[in-house]
Amino acid sequence: MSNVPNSSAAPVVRTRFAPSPTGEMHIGGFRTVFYSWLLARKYNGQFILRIEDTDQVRSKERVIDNLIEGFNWLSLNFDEGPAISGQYGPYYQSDRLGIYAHYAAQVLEKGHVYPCFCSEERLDTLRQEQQKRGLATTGYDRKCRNLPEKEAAQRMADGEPFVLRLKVPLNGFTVLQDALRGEMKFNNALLEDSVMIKSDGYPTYHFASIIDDHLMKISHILRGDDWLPSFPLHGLLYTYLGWEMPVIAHVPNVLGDDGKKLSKRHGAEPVLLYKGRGYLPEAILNFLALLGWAYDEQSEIFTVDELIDKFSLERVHTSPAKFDTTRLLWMNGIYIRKLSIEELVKNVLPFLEAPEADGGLPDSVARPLDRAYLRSFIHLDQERMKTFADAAFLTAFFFVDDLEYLPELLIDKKIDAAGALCALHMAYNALTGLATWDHDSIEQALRNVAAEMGVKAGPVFMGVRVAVTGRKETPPLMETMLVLGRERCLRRINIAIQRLETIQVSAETAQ
RNA sequence: GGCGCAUUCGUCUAGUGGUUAGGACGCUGCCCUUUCAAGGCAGAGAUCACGGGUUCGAGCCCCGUAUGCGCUGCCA
Repeated sequence: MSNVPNSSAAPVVRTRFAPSPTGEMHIGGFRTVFYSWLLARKYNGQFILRIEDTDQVRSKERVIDNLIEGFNWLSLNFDEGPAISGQYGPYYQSDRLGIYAHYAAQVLEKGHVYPCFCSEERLDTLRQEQQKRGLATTGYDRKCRNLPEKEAAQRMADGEPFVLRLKVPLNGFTVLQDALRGEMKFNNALLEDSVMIKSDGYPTYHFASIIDDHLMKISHILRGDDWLPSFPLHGLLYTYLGWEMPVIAHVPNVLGDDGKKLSKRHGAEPVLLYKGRGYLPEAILNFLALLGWAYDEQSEIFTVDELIDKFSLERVHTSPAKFDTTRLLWMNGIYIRKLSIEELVKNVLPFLEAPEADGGLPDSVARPLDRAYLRSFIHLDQERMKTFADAAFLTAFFFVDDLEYLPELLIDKKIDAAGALCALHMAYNALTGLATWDHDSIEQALRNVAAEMGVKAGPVFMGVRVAVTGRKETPPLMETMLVLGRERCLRRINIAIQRLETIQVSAETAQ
């Protein structure tokens, strides 16, 4: 970086998402990432993807496809990262080993870090003993901290395995700024000589992330507040390296229903799972944004652009929030209702065409579906859907040939079996004789039936509704019948009449 | 055990020393209405975790306590 003329201008905002490839990205951690993205976009900065694959044992293959797919679904883009390139790469930490080695040598020379030759077995038994004795302070006993320089150098040269530990101050305080909480004071006496470089030569998170954040010119770091305990370690590292610390905000974790941190092990679900469940990305984002952040007293529905405009770190909470699925459902419904018919059809189609076992329409319905037909009625279900996964159940009777339902449903509470049967008969005749099959004609015909029978229209409507759809809850009757067409309606009413008759017969014989 | 963070209706939250503690989800009732939704209206629901201070006055400031969560690895 050369001396740019506008060096006095506000520094570029660069934020990052730095996952370890040990599993899928889940919804809990994602909220924090979203805030990072918002920040970068708000200030026209950059959002960087960096893969922290420094755990050779646990890191899976270099699969970031799934991760990228999740971000794509939500329309969140990276400016730099693996497979995207960028001038601050490489973006896999395992490709940056040389860089870490360089800085490790530097801090080793300065004496901020020391080699430790203790075996994992020794550390294990040490920990066990400390626990057994109920010691106030646990952790590494600093056995190797004061090894004579010569001896340490000799053992390293001899090829004895070692790790590099941070030589933390034994007293005093480390004072740091958290963007959300302000000044934080940590007692150095309580700190540990944490491992910076493992015996396999790989850095730990503490070491690698700080070097990369600096080299990649990250300006704001947002991370879970489970990192708070190691915050002083990082502060120390920055001073040892002689670097300025970026703005760091420890954002509270998202909690599950039980109040425990959402994690891979604990109820956290991959973001993409919500796609499969029929949620809209806009709804997820809007909902997540409000989990730990609020703009004002009453605003709740924000487009992504509005969030970019209005988001600010100052209004991010320090207290954790529970992930309330019910509220998400409500918000998803709001976004579904905003969709155009074309968008609705597009979204709903894959859910309807899915196999029955996966929640799609009955397998008896031929695929692919008739798009034009779907388009003709899907608006009737738009305000009844909380997720697209509801569509199959809601629309089944528009597609299926044979309705399955309990004949008892045909008898409304406000009418008896005989009345219900009579109404269906009369409705059948009236509808057959209709000059035109339109909304008002159908309604008038059915109202006439009720009038002739001397009953209210409700029970008549309900009988026809069940006959024609097999359900008691449906979109408005006339609109539904219009979609189904006269022929199908009459056939279904006819079948309903037969079913009612068999009930009556069996009821009579039972007497 | 040690250390840290947090604490306003069941849930998400507004609130930055003086408010009848506001909104939303959910819940209940009513309206609309051919059912269900959606929408509208109304209601129940918070002694602001508890106890001390500071102050004329505290949800807001300070100190304790309790509870919850997190960290306490050659994982991140």
